[in-house]
Amino acid sequence: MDDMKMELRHLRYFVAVAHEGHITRAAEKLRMQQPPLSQQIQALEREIDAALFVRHPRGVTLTDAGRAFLADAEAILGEVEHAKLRARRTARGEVGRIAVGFTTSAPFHPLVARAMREFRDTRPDVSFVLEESSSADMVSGLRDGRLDVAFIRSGLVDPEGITVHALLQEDTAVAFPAKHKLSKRPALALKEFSEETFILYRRPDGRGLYDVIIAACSEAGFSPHVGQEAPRIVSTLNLVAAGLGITIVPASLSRLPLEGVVYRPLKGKPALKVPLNLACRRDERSAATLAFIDLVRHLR
Amino acid sequence: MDDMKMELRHLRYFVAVAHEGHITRAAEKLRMQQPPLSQQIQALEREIDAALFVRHPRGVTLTDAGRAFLADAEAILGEVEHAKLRARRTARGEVGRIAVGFTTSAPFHPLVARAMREFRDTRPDVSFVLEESSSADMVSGLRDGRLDVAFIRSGLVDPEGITVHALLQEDTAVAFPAKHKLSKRPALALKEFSEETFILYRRPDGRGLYDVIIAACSEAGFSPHVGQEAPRIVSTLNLVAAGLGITIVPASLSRLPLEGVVYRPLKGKPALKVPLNLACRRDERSAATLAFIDLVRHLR
DNA sequence: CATCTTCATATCGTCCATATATGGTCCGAC
DNA sequence: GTCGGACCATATATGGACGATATGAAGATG
Repeated sequence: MDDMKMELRHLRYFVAVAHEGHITRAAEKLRMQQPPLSQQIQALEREIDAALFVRHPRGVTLTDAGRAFLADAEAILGEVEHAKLRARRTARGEVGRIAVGFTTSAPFHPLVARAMREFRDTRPDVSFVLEESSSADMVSGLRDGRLDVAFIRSGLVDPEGITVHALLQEDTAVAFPAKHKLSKRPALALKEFSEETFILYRRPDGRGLYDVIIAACSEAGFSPHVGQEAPRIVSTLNLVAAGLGITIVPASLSRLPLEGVVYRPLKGKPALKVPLNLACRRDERSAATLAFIDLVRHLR
Repeated sequence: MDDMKMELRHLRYFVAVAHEGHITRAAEKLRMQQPPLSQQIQALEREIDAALFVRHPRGVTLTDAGRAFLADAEAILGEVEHAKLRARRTARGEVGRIAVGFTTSAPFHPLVARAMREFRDTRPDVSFVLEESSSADMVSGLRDGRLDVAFIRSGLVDPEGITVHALLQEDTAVAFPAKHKLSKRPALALKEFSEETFILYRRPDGRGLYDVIIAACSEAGFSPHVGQEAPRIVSTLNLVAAGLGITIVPASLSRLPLEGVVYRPLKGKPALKVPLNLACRRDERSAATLAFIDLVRHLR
């Protein structure tokens, strides 16, 4: 096996001598004496097993091997500095990647877009990896490292090792077919829909808006007539567009224009609001991720 | 300015610890004790000014910065080995480049082509740089390093610092217009051309075949009638094709088919031969170049 | 030929990496 | 809870290597 005695010191010395063409002068620049420099160069040549310099009575010149090695040595020294800087910047959270998970409706909220935009502005070398999936999926994603943070709609019951930061309670809107009789009204209260058919969004894992809506309706004094359930929020809206019923979505989803669907703010009592939360690992270490979490919470 | 205390040792230690996930176990693999390894890792972290590992009660894991640095560190260690090997191979003449100069007529001689082919076969990583110019140009090219070796036709008077190796004396051929009255004869003697007009090749620097031909003619008992001089051998042949006279060229140039030109061997006394020589630096150091010179001389 | 320049060799000192010994902390077992 | 084991950090000692000083050798310069 190779002894691996070579050190960066040898490369630095070699480069200095190669540039000066003089061992003595290079020694001055290196703030050392000439004999040890000679010795280190010799040691390097022994390790490489090739002469790097031709010794002249006036200075030294590179051999072919020396010229080849000089190019490599300078590149290596540059890479070392580069690596040092990159590691430092990574530690400071200036470079890296953050894997962000979303529930379907999260990306439409301005807070989310604004957070990502502002973060990218201040730390352009941090890249985002985006993923959309269910809340349960995202929790396991956080645990096994597939995700670093996740925007979720479900409650604050912190799963083991996960912290859920409450960001805000968002107003909701009613989505109903454009030709619906109530479509002229600027805002509506929940109880006005006691006779309507509800299209509800329900994830396979059962979390999401479902429970919140049912609870609010019962508080409003009626039990909603559920016509259909769909596993994706966009599916529910398509069903609404088809005239099969109405649904309730986070207000920010009003920004999603859909042919034949009209959104109207939901007002009055009981207030039906849905949370937007940010989930992350309790023991998060990544400076970039921590900075992102911090930004989102302060933007709230 | 940076203190530059980092050494390859730190990188090797770091990589070992990163792979093992244990300082103690890595120390075993490195055939050293655990405390010094801990210290060196700490020193590295101080220099980078970032934590590379998270210390757990059971081993250590990489931080983001550590992961980034690991990739770089491994690349750097690889490059170091690569540089070492490349320098060594360059010293052995297995890689590199040789700048070869030619007089116009040299590339046509089989020795030249054969030498380059055989050399490339045994040392495929040595590349050739080719250049055609005058003898004087090539001598200066050798001196200032633009060329490493040169195939020349001129004599053996070694210019200062240059060694000229005699390779061979090549037979000559007469080139004359196809419709010339002597074109049916298989071989010809010099004295048969005493009444002909000679097109002679003369370089600006005055070297080349010129003197050799004049001398041979005078030995054959006549003074040639020189109709025209041209600076390039191909020009003389074009003038021959145009019927302006005859010329004498190295026999290997017979391989250069030219419309309207017929080559015939020049035989009899006085024997008119032209040399093919190889010029190189007397103090040549490059292993690749020395090997090429050696090959050419032994191929002779 | 004397001198200067420059690189190589010799010898010595000193600092730093390593070894040994010990302490601290976390975890799991009982 | 307490104990013991595993692992990393700290403290101190030591040895070897890097570097400094002194000298030698070889070629250039005048």
